[in-house]
Amino acid sequence: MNTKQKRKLDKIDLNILKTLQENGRISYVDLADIVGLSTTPCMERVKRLEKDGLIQGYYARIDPHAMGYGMLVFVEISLSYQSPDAFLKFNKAVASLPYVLECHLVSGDADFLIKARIADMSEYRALLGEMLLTLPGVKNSKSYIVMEEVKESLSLPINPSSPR
Amino acid sequence: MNTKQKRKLDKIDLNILKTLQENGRISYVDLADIVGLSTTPCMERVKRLEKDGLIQGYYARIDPHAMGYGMLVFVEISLSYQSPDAFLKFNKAVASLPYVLECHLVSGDADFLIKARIADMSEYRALLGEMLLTLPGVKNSKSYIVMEEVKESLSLPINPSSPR
DNA sequence: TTTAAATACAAAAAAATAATCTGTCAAAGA
DNA sequence: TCTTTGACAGATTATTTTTTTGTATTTAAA
Repeated sequence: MNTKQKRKLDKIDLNILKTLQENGRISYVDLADIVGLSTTPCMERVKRLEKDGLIQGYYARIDPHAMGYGMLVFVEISLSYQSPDAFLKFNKAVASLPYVLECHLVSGDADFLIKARIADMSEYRALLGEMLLTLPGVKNSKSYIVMEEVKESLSLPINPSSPR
Repeated sequence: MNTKQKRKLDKIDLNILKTLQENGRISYVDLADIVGLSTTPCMERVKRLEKDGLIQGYYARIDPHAMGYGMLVFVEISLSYQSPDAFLKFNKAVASLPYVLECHLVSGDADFLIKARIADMSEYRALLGEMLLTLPGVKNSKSYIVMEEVKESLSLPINPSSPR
């Protein structure tokens, strides 16, 4: 059981989260200014938010196209037999594929939804082939090839003035 | 036409991108140490990578569940008539919905794939209802409710020793 | 109620880092 | 060869981070 006493987040905490979510490299001085604290308590709050797992990390977003990943694709995978073992194996195998940015177990007839960035069609074929050949129990797959990325954000709506 | 001279990325640049992608708040001192430069040229490279758009921003990842977003859902939307106007309107409307983290125009019969984080079933119904009622030309939708997030990463595979 | 302990904060000081400046070296082109 | 350019390291200054100290407020115990 988790007996860790989790403090409730106040407006200042939410404001910190909201700000860092949109500018992960802001200085504590500026952050403190925004949330209306001096730097010391502001930094203490950030450290606590990190320790408590509310802040899970800081990341630079790199342009995928400039990195040679011109193709974004979502793949839906159905497993034919649904033993827990097959699921575990599938999970592990997928987690180790670097092209696979996301993998989710979704409702319905035990499907996975996968998001992958690859260079082009040939890499797409390799990815599909590898996965379909390597992973056991795959019944069929359906792909959604992205033609236009309308929106891609990581920012959750956080409203400091009305905590949920 | 874009006549901007884009320098080719060398191993050091790729190493910088790879490092910042995984630790967006690292200091220039430590970053310079990792990539084998002194701080000045290292910082100059980072600034250039930012200016050239290869680094698109820095973000803290906030725990969605702690923020009250316990539910992750993918929604597939089909538009019935495919006038450019309907597409534009749909794009704009979707982009302004804060719950919608991603929206992609995917191949097939002109579908959109949407990723949204919401609190619970009632918010899910509100989201679907709002979208289906508000947005014109929506034919039908299909939802994938995420039961388990196997993997969710933002990090592209970057290999400094073999540039693509 | 009073005291003690804990918490949150600000301000000051010390340590570390960011940003700027200067000069050197090497490569490319005239 | 000479000049220009670009990338770099080292030194310097400005700023930020981190630590320390002290105060006010709250909470719990005496």
